[in-house]
Amino acid sequence: MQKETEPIDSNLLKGNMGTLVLAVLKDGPAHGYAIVHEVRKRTEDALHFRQGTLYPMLHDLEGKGFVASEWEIIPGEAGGGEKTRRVYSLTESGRAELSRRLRAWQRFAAAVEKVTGSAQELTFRRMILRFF
Amino acid sequence: MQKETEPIDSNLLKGNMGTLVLAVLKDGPAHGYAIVHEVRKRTEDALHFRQGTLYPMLHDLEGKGFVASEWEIIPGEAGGGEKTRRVYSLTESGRAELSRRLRAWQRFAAAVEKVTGSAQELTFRRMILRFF
DNA sequence: CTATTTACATAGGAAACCTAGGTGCATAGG
DNA sequence: CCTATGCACCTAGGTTTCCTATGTAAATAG
Repeated sequence: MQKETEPIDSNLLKGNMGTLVLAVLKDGPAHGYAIVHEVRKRTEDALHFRQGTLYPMLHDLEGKGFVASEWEIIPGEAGGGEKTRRVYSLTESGRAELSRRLRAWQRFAAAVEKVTGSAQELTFRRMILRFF
Repeated sequence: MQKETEPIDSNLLKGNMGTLVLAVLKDGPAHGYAIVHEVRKRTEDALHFRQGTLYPMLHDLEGKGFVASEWEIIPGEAGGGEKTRRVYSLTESGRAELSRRLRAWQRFAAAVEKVTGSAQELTFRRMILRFF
């Protein structure tokens, strides 16, 4: 019940949400609701997408050809009503777009580090410690 | 005359511009025009602020008490007209705000790495190579 | 003497998020 | 039984934060 970390200011997310969606889909198809939970899980609740933002974003990514969707039919109990959900998967074009965006993110993060300077070394050290 | 690296998509900057301004001022007072050039210099032209964004941003940071400004008078040649420019410096409150924002940035960057996953290892390796 | 650079500023627009609301079915708890 | 919560989709309207375009004015370069 305790929230160890307060949620991250959503302004920082601007411009990156689509990239994160593509990154999640890189590891396999998923429907919108599942993407929301996957991001929360991967970031231990630090980041979470709003449905009101995510669904239009998915439609947009599909419009640009970066993802493709299919309606999956989930059969109800014997004879019962079925439910549907929309499953998205990364296209070839989306895969290329993801690479581009990851490179752009890396360049941007590096630029921030350069400007913020000495405070940055701490970040690097922290990352290295997490990896080795 | 050659541009080695194309400029970074300004959408990625969203939410971070104020932080970068505070970071530059941490290293000493500066006027608006100089801040623009300092950021371009530190990032080797990858990032640059637009004047139409920077000046309102500085006014905003001053309104919030994170920076303070003084009009500096630059004397013209003997007997000539003087010019003025507005020099900003970081306040105590601004220093604290900068720490908060740098921590927020680190948390956000870490969250992005977690979501983008394996592609991230490349990033780390690249950063490490740059440092050692 | 004209163009560029330095240095400040405002106004209006676009992009990308947010909140608030709505639909419908399934399942759990009282 | 029936109400609340969770799953799963969606739209509309608002806010933040950047952008472009434009303007002023003095100094310097060509």
